[in-house]
Amino acid sequence: MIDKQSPIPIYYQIEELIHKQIENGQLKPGDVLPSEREFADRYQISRMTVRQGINNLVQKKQLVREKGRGTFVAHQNIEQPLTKTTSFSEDMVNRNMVPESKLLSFTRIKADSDVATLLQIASGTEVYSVFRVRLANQIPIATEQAFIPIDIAPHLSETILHSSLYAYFEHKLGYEIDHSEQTIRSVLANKEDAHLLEIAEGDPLLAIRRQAVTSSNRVLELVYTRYRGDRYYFVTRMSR
Amino acid sequence: MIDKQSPIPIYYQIEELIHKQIENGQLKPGDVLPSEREFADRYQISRMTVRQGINNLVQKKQLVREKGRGTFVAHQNIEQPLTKTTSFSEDMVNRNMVPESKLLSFTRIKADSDVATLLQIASGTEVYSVFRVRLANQIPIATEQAFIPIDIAPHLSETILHSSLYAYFEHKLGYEIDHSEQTIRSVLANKEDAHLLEIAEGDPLLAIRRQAVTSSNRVLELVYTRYRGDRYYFVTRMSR
DNA sequence: CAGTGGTCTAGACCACTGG
DNA sequence: CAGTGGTCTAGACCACTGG
Repeated sequence: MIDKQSPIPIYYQIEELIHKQIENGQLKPGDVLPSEREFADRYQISRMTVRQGINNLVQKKQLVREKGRGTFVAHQNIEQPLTKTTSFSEDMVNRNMVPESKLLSFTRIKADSDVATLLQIASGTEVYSVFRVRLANQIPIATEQAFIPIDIAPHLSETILHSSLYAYFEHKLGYEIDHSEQTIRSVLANKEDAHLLEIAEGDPLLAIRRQAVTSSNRVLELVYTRYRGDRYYFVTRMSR
Repeated sequence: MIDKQSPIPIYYQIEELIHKQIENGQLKPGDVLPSEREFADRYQISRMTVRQGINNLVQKKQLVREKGRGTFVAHQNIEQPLTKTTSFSEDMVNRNMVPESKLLSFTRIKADSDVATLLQIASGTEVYSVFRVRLANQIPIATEQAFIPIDIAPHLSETILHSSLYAYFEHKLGYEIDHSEQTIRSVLANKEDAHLLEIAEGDPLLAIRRQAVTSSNRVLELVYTRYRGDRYYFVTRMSR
């Protein structure tokens, strides 16, 4: 169960061991874990090593410590979805607009170091590159540059891109999108933006970088979207 | 500097010590920290104790470890996604920056219809109007126009504005901020923006409108913030 | 009271970075 | 090579919880 000779750190083995027991239901929310001393005893390792593994799970809010009582499996975070991750199409439909999409290029390229870092893959790995103009009510509203690791979706095609990519990820490939992280900036339209979005150079754009992340922490896609400042705004709700 | 007799844990004292040096600029982003062994030596404590303090700061993304090289002060841009409503000050502290504020005007005005609608009060009702420039590490980063209904905070003063308004709402007045709603746009700097933020007219700004809402659905304040596009971006995480 | 997590020590060996 | 963080040990004393 615990392999002291393994190059995998012992604290990490402990972490995985507990994590798996939570995942498969052997440990349920509210259950007490064996004490740190018992872990140490059972696996013949130091208590500090046990603590290191447990600490990481506490950090991830999977476990909760209670002084003098013990360590417990955390109850599910009832953090209600305040804002949800939506695809461009879903977003536009929400706004009562008709979404459309013009595919400008669909190729395979080697990820540069920025893209690789954000996709959490090795630099130089091949990825799909998808470049589109997005329209709402027939007006160009955004340019969109997406990068998708090839091993995520080996059979990605133009046909699939014309329907919903998120639906394809979720229903055909069985990925569970857990959340997305987005960085939102204000930038000025360059010549290409101006041309594609039918605006003037120097007009304001909302530049959003988004990573879609699965529950197992894989990044499914990285998308850079540049929205016309006069046609799009981003709305979000955050808890206190 | 480190008091071993104190009931405050030593690791926490180390944590605070480093944190303060980052805050007051003795340690700048990119700087190397003394090695763990040197900390241990200097304060006559165990290296594991030093590590515990440093670990916490790494967790908070204030420090970055590099194997074989050392421990460094994190660069400002390694900020964490905002899933929670934070004040400007809280936000800047999260980004390892020192927040400041310059009050430009503090008056009572009659709410126009836009402001009244967003504050959910009758048009013409008196509200506080607070206009400030917000700075981070002494660089102007945003202008902020806030409106607060007078009956929400009848005794609002300049003194209160200099400390945390959210803390005042929550701890002195007993309001419970439940969430905030924000609209994020991209706009161009006008003459006033350019002057106050020390940038050029036509530079990109991130314009954020925020309403802070209590659990009983009252709007505590309405804030329009215009952030320099080159100095600020908004990070958020959304569930699927 | 026995048991728990919280803190702390004084070592050790490892892989890694840089000169 | 000397120096760094990463991992690990085998103890110790503390305050706290519950019976």
